[in-house]
Amino acid sequence: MATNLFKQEIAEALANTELFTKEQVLGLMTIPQDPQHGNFSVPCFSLAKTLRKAPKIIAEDLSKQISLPSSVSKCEAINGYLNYYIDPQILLQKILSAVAEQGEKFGHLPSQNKTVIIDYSSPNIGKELAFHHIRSTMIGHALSCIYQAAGYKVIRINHLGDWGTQFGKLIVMYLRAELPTDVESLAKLTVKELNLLYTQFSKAAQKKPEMEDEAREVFAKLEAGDEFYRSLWEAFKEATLKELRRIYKQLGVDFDYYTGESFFEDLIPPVIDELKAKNLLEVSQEREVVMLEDLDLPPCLIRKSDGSTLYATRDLAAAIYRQKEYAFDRCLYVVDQGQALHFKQVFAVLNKMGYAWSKNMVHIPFGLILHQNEDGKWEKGKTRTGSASLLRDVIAAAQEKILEQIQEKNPDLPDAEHVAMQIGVSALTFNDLKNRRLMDVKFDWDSALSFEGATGPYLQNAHVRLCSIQRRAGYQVELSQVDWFHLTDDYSMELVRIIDRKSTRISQAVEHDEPALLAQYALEIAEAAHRFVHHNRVLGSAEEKSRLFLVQCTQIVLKDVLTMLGVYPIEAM
RNA sequence: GCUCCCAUAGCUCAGCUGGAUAGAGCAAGUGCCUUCUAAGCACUAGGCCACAGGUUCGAAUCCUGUUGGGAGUACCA
Repeated sequence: MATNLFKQEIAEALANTELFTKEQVLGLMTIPQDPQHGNFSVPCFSLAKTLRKAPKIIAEDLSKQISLPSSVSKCEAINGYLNYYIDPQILLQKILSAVAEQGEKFGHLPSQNKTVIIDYSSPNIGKELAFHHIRSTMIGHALSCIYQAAGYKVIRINHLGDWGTQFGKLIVMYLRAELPTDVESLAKLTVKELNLLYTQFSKAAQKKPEMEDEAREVFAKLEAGDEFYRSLWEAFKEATLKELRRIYKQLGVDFDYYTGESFFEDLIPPVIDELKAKNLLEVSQEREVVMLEDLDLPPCLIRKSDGSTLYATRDLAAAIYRQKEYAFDRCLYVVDQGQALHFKQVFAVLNKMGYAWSKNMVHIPFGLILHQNEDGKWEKGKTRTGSASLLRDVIAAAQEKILEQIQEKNPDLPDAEHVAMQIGVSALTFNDLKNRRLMDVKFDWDSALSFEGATGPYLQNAHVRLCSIQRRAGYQVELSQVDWFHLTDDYSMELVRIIDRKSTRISQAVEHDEPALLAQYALEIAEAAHRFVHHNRVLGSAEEKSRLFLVQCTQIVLKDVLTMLGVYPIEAM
């Protein structure tokens, strides 16, 4: 980050006045939002009291006294601020030569020697991915890329919901429907059919509540090792994974491990023993629980009255396993905010067990996907009642709509279907990431499939235009061929100022575990790039080489940022 | 009841660790394609930053309270 060098120089020069220490200046210094106010700015208000003078006067006096580092072309006092203007050519040279040297790694942070586990997506086996699953999946994916760029070792885990009472329900309904249970039929199962069984179960259980008990019994047997139930469970799992892998491939998402809840089955008894040994386990209302009254939390349920385990039990086992296996420095759970209490309880139990590392476990909550009902009110969609849209349907619809637009705008585009998928998926992904994750996402088909303005396609189009210019140029510009003076116009300078913020934005995104900060940054780059390309003719101009160089640099930066966000950096559309 | 989240233009949202005239997109109105992708650019219009206090030289931003909306709250995940 070139910015730091300039900051240091300015701070040192200001510290010579002995009114500030270098550290104070660095703390006060900001980057003005309006370029008119220079590259760096030091507010002098804090000196008003000690010097008993108006900030405006102080700034004016200072601007006359101080010596300027060679990189600063001028320093002006305006409204109590000391505004520093960096020599444009030095600024350009420092920033763009760094991009040219470091390529896509420009703005990445040095290795932190830390391991972070990110647990995301984590859908339930036997159910289709609903549209809302895109949230955990893409927020988690973006975070894992961002952490990587910030110098962390990242372990991506898909903690599949492949265990629990739900399988009791599925099996009960499967057998009630008298579906075939031979090996070949089981191998042909699809998620679609399984999903249907869920819906049927919910409906049937409303009339016959005893089915719920039946499901619990079946799961208890499955957990106890019943072979027949086990074979059904395995078939259900395989059928679901097949479809999951297909969708993850479209989304461009990958995991290091698919360790579902069932993986921890054998690790649960030792955890329960450990809880007993540490005198944390109590029996209350026939259930085994860990009381958390001292923390003003409801008890954490460890084992149901029929002896089977719960979500929390498996999360405890998983956490302990992960710490042992990966010695993580941080473990993120990208799960909707509705489960905040659950994670508070799990982390609290781990803490009571004496695991100091429980403080490194973080729940990364996010808002819901809301659907509009007939009265125009936004409410939570439910897979069970079928009011939620399926992710694959939304992707397909987006792809289809984009394909229409391609046929209209660029009928000769090769591989149009694939590109349409990449644009459609990116549009959905970006729509999900562009706002702060805790905000609820109001989903309706019209706005989800509208691709104007601040959308995925807008970003991709900026990248495409930068690629197109390079393609037509047919050559690469080297650093030595650039005349910095040719890039001192407002559009170029604005673009470079934005490029320089990459590392700051990455660290901010990590600090807040907030992909939206990077998403907004992507918009800033794309906006400035569109403006630059529109106003500054590259090929055939007197400034061709220098401008082409800026195009190259911008494209590299934009590509990396888009990739981190899960937006496909396509080269033609 | 208790806990957490949200409140900024007609709609959907940005606004970094407090700083200079509060910004986008959509919707409305108007220009710009014989020149690198118009999925774009330029412009007009649109605001009591929910309300009330407090901290501060300075608050959309921090603190407290109020109101409105959402989520969660022991044998689902």
